Amino acid sequence: MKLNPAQNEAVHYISGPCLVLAGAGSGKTRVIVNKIGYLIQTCGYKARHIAAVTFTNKAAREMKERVSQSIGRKEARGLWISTFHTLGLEIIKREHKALGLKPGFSLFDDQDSMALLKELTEKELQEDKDLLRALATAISNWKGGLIIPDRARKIAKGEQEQLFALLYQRYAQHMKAYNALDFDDLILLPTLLLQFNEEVRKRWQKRIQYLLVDEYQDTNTSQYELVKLLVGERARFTVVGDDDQSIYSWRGAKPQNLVLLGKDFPELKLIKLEQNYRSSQRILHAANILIANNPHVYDKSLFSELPYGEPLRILNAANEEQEAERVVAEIIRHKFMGKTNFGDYAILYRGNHQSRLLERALMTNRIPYRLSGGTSFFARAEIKDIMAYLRLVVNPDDDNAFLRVVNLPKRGIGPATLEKLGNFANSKHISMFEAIFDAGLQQHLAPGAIESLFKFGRFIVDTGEIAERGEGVDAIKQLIRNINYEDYLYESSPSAKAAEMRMKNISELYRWVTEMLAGDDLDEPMTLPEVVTRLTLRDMMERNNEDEAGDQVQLMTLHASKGLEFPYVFIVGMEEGLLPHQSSIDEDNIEEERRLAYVGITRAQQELFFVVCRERRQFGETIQSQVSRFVDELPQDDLHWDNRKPEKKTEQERMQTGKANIANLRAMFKK
DNA sequence: ATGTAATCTTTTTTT
DNA sequence: AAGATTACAT
Repeated sequence: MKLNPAQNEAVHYISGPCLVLAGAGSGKTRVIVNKIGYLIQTCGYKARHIAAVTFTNKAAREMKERVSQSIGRKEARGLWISTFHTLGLEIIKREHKALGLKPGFSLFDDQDSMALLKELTEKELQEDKDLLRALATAISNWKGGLIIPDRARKIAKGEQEQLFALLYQRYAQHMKAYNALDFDDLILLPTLLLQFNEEVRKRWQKRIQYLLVDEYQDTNTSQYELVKLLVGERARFTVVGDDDQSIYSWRGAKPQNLVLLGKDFPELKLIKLEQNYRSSQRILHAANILIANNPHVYDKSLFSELPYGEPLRILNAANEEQEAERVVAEIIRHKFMGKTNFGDYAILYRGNHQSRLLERALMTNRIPYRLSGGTSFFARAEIKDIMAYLRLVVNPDDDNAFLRVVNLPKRGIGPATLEKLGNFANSKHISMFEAIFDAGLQQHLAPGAIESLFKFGRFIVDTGEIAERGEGVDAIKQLIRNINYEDYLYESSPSAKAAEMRMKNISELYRWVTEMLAGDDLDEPMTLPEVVTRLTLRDMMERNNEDEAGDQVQLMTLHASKGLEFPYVFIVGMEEGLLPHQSSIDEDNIEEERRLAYVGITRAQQELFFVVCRERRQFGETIQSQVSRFVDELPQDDLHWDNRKPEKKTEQERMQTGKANIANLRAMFKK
């Protein structure tokens, strides 16, 4: 397929900063992929001087793959195609000295950070989970806004904010002591470093000569700052974005960055991609009408040359159980009529909890499905255990990892010992691991306890030495064997079957680590510390999910659906309070909810279904629900309502699905 | 240690 | 209301 004029222009404009406003389905990835090829093959850029940044590992992976296919593996070698966070990690790794970090620092995931915060705030916040969450968000916002603790303390208003700023400062100090970073640090640290260290900045500007940014509307303040610092005065970059698909402002994304870009770079070239190659005209028309209710800085009008297509259908259901059954029945019917595959269908929803009933209905009807999101592989206890061991081996100062594994399996190191060890470490301002080898510890602990700790410490050091010799595979193999993890699993699991499952997960993890240590034709070999941080970024997990995608109905949140497309799409729970979510209604922020609906609608290629419930249970109470205002905003001529009268058809439908017949009969007899 | 009973929490989106 | 977590009795 040839590029259209706008795409063509976007690919070939390289003499200055370039903003590509890419509507949904307008082929933006194609543009980026082609542009990278053009830069290398025609303009003489070296692959290693080009960086392309995305927001998800999946997108990065896909882009890497497509570039490789387009220009060949060899030519693509050395390209920097990664997420913002991975790029940040790369910079930190190479500049860790300038940042005052020891090599082998740990990467804390959300749970680790929360655990630390909880510990730090026992006095101030006690056990208030909401407050803790609020604190974590506040810290994340500060970091995303490039505000360091000192500054946060100066600008904090009100009692609570002042307290949060103080805790932010304390948190940062502890992270430093642990030699640990959190997700936000991966952006914040490189940005600060490049800001204040001219030499480092120059070096990176030389290294990255052309920068491409995907989903630019999702950048937050520090990410945009990082972009500016990387491109420097020469401003050779292309950013691709769509303000109508900005759905992450709640985590600090600033779609206004699209506007700021024009102010910061007056010579900015603006190119709009307005032809949609994905959806039927009817679907696109509906999406356009809906999103026209939002204010716009840049006007764009998407059009499609595909057929007009089927009407958008609205399915009614009495409650959420029927909603799920209705969707499943429709998929079965539709698949039978159209000879389609299960993989052609996607069911999208606002909140993760909505997946439960859908899953149940799919399962009872033997329909294969795949759920993206949900409980991650890395949330499993056994994976967290081994990961904690690896983190500790790589960075013994990581107290979180230490506490998780020090007595797992049981080594006779109980809570009392650990408390004393912790107090001692605190008083000397050293990590717990370091404290084990401190001579002063003898005054505080019994010889037996010290002996156990010492043995554990030696073991971690020894394993670390094996890894450092470059025998990472041996290190992990011996680790799992030496701690008798398999035995531990069989002892601690509720059944042998569960233990078997867990051990299989461990094997899976082992396989990934080994693969990453060895490298493949797309990725360089890594060292063990690199592997550990990468796995914490969930790189591997998403890669794995891709491989498994068979002929399955896709279930995911609207947020997770961004960037994907499906022939047939169901959006369930099209109700006030759910699709414009109640909290967004309360906060008067329905524009973002409208964009979310817009994202969902524009995922559909051929047919689109909405499902509406008349009532829904919430905290055990049944509440009446109303049709989402977004349905009212759609072009009514393009809608087709099924079951105009829900009550009457509802019983008929129950009969049809063969469910609840007995319940109905019983109800009749009672009357 | 293991299974059952009592109690608690949950429903916004995630790199 | 249901699922998850904790407590308690065995």
